[in-house]
Amino acid sequence: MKPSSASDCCPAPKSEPDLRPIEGEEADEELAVLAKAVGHLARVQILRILVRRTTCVCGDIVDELPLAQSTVSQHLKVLKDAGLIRGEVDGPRVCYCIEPRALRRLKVLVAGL
Amino acid sequence: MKPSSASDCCPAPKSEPDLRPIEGEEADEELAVLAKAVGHLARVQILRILVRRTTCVCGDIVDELPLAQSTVSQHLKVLKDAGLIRGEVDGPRVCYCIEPRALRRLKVLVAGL
DNA sequence: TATACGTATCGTAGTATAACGATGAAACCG
DNA sequence: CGGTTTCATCGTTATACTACGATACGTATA
Repeated sequence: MKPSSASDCCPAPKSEPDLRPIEGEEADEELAVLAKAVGHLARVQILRILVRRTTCVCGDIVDELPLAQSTVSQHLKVLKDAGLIRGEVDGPRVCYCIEPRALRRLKVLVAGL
Repeated sequence: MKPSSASDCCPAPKSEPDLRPIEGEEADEELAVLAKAVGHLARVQILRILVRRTTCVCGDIVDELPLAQSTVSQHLKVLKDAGLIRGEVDGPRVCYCIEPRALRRLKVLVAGL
């Protein structure tokens, strides 16, 4: 097992202000996309796993869920397409981590309701 | 047009503390259900309409969306099933309003990510 | 180079969602 | 009573989602 350059892919939270509007058609669409991505138990659990560990998680996500590898991979893709997570290739494996900016955006949009 | 007893169905925010856990299997499931309900543009827009007006909205929701009446009715049902809104029958129409408790719950769960 | 490992992608089947028009049911108005 | 308004439900069609096994692909290790 390699040390893995996991620390590379998890960006520091970087609290640069988010200037995007919190209302309007575009914000609505954004919220819908983000919420839809979160709208599945498996994906909520994946997010929880990634949030809990500040470091990146390589693949062991599959072991924590009662789902086939291909299914988990699909859920990861959904989250990635929504921008909520990022996957960094690290040798033979892939390291996933939260995209803090998107998660913060989701929180802001929901809080704005 | 009747005065409508709209004020009856919109409960005061009532900030009684929410003792439900913010994590764990049950919370995850709850978040998934709520997020799924929000995960559609039309439903986000409906929520926005209901939040904006503190008073209940009787049916004019259909006029504000570019969707057929039956489609809007379905979306309302989804939101109602998720517990996010409530529909009070008021004579021939139905008054919809936010269920503050559920909305607050959603905010707490998302913020807890 | 061959083998093993970790993931992604493909193909598929079953189920759910979204949209609409048409129809129904309940409450009001004439 | 008969018609109108308001909303829900039904039936249908098209599309999307979820899950799985099988397979392909890239990277390390023997």
